[in-house]
Amino acid sequence: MRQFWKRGYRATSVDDLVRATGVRPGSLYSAFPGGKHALLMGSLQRYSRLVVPQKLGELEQPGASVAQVRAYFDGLVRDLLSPEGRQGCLLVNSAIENAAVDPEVAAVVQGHLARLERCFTAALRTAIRLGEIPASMDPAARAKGLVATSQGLMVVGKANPDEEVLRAIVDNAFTGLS
Amino acid sequence: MRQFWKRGYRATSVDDLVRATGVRPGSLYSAFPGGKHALLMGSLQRYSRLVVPQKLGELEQPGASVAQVRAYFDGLVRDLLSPEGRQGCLLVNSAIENAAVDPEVAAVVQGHLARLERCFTAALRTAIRLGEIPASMDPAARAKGLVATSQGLMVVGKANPDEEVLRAIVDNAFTGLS
DNA sequence: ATTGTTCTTGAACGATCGTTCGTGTATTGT
DNA sequence: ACAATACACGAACGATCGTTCAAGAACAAT
Repeated sequence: MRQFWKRGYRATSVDDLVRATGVRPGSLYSAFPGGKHALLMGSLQRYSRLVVPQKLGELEQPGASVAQVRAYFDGLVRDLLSPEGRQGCLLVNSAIENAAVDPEVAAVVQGHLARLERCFTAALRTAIRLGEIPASMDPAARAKGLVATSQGLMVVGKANPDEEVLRAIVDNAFTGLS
Repeated sequence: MRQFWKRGYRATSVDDLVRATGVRPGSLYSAFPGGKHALLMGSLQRYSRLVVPQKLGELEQPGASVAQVRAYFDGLVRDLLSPEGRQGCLLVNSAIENAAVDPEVAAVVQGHLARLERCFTAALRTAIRLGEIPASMDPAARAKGLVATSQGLMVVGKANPDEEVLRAIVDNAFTGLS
């Protein structure tokens, strides 16, 4: 997973995976009958179940509101600014590299985006219920916008990991939510 | 350029380029002394000078205002929904695939994002001057947000080219700019 | 027409790609 | 202790990777 995350699918060779895991080719192929592609799918699954929940944090819990959304975005920026942060998000990377030519990957990525949108929508709804933001706001629409912004943040961060720029993007995304 | 655009850098072999251009390996390498990598850089340059201006359209002209920004985003959505649109934007694809490990690519992508931001900022400024939007808005900040949204749109479009979703993202990005 | 120059060609290189499989080594059950 | 089973190993496969280069064709100038 870490290899695919860092280098991408085509750029990581099976030999890289052997070196990273310490598992020899024969064993790798008996454990993942689909070969390299199956290893990618397994990595995406593992990423979704281990890394994503950690990044989402409290945002995925029932009581989450605007503060938790903000915390998620702040974490995103912090990650992108760290040295190893340039690897970005495995799911976003896979979306760009493979989704257009690999329906299996596209499905997983779609699921991830849907999960993000659900979190945002729920948080905005409770924010309205708590009176933190005006009830005139459309949570579903705004959530889609936040999803796009989070993905865009990743692209911008890859090419230009500048704190000021990333913070400005996040701040802008939160205008009207306070 | 079209090959790199459609398949990405690592996924296109030199043989693919030979087949696509009709130019034999020997001639390719004498025309591009840097080999495959030089061909990518040349493609990025060609993309910036030919494809990008066409996509930006009137947005890059002096008098551009909110309407031209909107037209750009609408064009983006239209492209993403077309069958060949799933290839997305060569510069975004390269940002995700190569920018983190290839400084030359990162520089070109950075230049592109800066160009986008400049267009948006200028358009928002003239919109304020024309009274189309309130003078209280910060054009620079909002422009950065629009850049992120445009990049995010590309990622979402790759995995889930759904018209309703994409339109919602654009509409959301334009709240407050009428 | 002939020479000198430029450009094109396609075969071939070593390296690495993803994958397989026969062999050897633990592990398990009795 | 021994047989049966499952697992791990790494050498090796054909294919393809990016790249080079000697040889030939096309062109230009005299």
